[in-house]
Amino acid sequence: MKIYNTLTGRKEEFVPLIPNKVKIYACGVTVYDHCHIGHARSAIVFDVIRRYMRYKGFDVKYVRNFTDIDDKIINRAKQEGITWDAVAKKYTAEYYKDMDRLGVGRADVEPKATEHIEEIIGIIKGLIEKGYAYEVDSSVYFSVAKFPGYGKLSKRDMEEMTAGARVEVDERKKNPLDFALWKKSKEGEPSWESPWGLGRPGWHIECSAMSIKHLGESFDIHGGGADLLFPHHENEIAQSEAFTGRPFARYWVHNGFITIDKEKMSKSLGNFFTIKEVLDKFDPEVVRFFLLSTHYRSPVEFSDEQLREAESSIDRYYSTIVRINDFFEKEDSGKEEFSNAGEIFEGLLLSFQEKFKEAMDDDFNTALALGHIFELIREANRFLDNKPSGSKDRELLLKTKELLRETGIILNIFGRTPYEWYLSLMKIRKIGLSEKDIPEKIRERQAARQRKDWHTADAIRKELEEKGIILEDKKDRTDWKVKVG
RNA sequence: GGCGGCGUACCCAAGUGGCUAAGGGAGAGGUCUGCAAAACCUUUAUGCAGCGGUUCAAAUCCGCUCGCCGCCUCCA
Repeated sequence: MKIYNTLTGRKEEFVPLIPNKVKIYACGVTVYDHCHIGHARSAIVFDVIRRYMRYKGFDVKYVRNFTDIDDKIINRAKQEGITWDAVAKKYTAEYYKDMDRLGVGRADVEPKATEHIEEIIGIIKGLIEKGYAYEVDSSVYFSVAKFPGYGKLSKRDMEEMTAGARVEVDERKKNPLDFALWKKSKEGEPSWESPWGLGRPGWHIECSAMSIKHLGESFDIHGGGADLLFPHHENEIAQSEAFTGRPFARYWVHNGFITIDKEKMSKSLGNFFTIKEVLDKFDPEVVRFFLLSTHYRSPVEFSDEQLREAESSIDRYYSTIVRINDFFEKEDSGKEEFSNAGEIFEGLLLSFQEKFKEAMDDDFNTALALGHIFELIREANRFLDNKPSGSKDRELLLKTKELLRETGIILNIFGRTPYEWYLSLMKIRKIGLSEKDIPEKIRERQAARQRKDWHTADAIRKELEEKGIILEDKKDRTDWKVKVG
């Protein structure tokens, strides 16, 4: 398995520190507001990485943190007129609501910064003792100049950074690039006791404390959005390696941004959509599929049009499942041998799983993996067109369904029945018909068709179509589905 | 200014040295159908921003040019 490592700038063969075990730390969110679709991307990417690692047989320990104390939370509390911890609690709950809907699983450990104050203080003390940090006026800073590898992740030269620094120069810092490990708290702000007086942790130190505590001093994969690369991850490396004297994370994995009109989606530009807004218009599976249909490191341009295309793709999957299910309703002809088409299809089926794994093994290429899935879907449809019948043919189609489900589980898509999919679409599309109205209309139309009253039959079809319901006439019955696209 | 990335059909998107450049969406034509829908078939890139170079061989490597974006400040 190959993973692109930001630290080395190339794809590398993945070798875990401990055979068969993978330890992953992904930077979570600061719980001060609703999550936008960019947060969803990061969460989904690492959810898939974790699922695939598990599928490969690794014993995975996945840690994803919550930053529950920070300036933004404090400001938000003032705005909303509630306490800072109430803000954290509220938006943690909202986060879970969003992630549950998107099919993002819980991490094995979900630590919070405020639950690791003791560990944080321990590391800061250690850094001061080792000469990597200094106290100024009850705050503690990390001395970047003392750490020789500073800049190795973001490929930055310290001198250049200092020269072009846009950072406000804090006179108390020895070097403008030094960053706060511990911040003295102002009157009325949340604070914790420390050897340097009342204060709270800086942003970067919590991730070092939590990852070291839950995964050890060295672990396999550390990830997050590409915007965390600098300074967050760079600082994490500096303080962690300075403290432990050992290499920190081995593989650094960063997901790309979501853009709108080619520009990065961000709070400050105001060009963002919250997960909730998007899920009002699209099924969660559509969002997930859409985000996985581009490689995780590439930017994704977000638009309703693209989501609609994703919806059509998923519908193609469910339509095929309906066809396969219809096939199983038919009687087994008892024929023992393959049909001609069966032999061809079997070959493709046998190679599918390998191709899927090959794609995922190559730096989690979900876009290519989805391509293989749709190739299988096309071949399955082609096979079905060739009127399969015998028990061997049945086995093939059963295997097809199994493989699609198995690969679907890894991406956490294609997990529902077609009926559930259509019901969900009905809700989202706000189609003003109940599941009972439709069969009623279908019965009416069937009666008309029987007396060859095509005019009435077509009128009913048209009436339903205008409401977004498509009727499909089959040999012995009429099925319905929701119009997509 | 420094560092990094991107530019593949009408749209989205894989592919980073070698079979006919995946897959999805959209359009056109066809098969099937009472009519449809779905599905399938055919079709839409002798070409991968442009120019030059390396090579038996390049979308893929190198150089230059053009265009777009990101990071360098909180940010997934």
